[in-house]
Amino acid sequence: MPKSIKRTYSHYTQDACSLLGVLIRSKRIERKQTAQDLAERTGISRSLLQRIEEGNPKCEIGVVFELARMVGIKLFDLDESNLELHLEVHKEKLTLLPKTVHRKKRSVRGGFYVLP
Amino acid sequence: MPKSIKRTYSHYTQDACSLLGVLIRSKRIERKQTAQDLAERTGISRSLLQRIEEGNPKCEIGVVFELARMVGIKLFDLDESNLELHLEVHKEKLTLLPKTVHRKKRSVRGGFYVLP
DNA sequence: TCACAATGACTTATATGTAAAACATTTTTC
DNA sequence: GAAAAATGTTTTACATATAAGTCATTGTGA
Repeated sequence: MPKSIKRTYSHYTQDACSLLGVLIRSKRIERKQTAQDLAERTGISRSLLQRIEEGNPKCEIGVVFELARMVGIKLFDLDESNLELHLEVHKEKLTLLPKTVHRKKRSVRGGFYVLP
Repeated sequence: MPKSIKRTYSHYTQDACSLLGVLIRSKRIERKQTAQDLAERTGISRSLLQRIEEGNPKCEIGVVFELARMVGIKLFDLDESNLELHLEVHKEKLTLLPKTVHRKKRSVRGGFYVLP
């Protein structure tokens, strides 16, 4: 049961969301495509597209990425096949890392271990 | 009132979400950081972190970006100040584009205008 | 091997993101 | 200028993402 959360976002995150939104809007306009039209083709409502173009961070990442793809924005600067390749490489890399991580003892202060 | 939506995501979007998830997990493990710990520091639940590391597209983009930042992943390959600069440039560019887009008449077939 | 911590895999209640609609405002085209 | 269309804005009901918890399983360090 979620307690009422007032999320705060770093400047970095806000800028990243805004950038994606602005890019989507620019691309859409360059393609002379209506908000209504892009929303329909993507399978979302016009109001959601609007929030995303405004850079609202409280939207599904999947929908945002789908929009980016619809207007021709390359995520991670990679096209489809290279993105898939990149993913496989990093999945491989992950298998070489330890499965779990154990908290190391923190620094000793005043002769006592200070728990995290 | 949202009708019950069964969203589908393109391969491209799914891969992009998975890649972000795998990158976050790799970075977290490399930093020898516990899922519990990263979640707490980011202000989210462990279960949400789990979904994100699995590449679930139905998560807030803001939270995903915040996690990326926490473990040191550069979004758009840009650090904080450059990201802000990039944003300003594209905002400027947007002001030079037309504010609204009007659907152009589609091709004429059979002597009649075919509405989109 | 053993003990324990970390993670995976659920469930549940609630906060909230979303679709839809209506209306106001702005922008473009003629 | 006028008309029409696109976008901005707000509201409402509902589908669902999330926090929190529990339990099972796995991995790690001693």
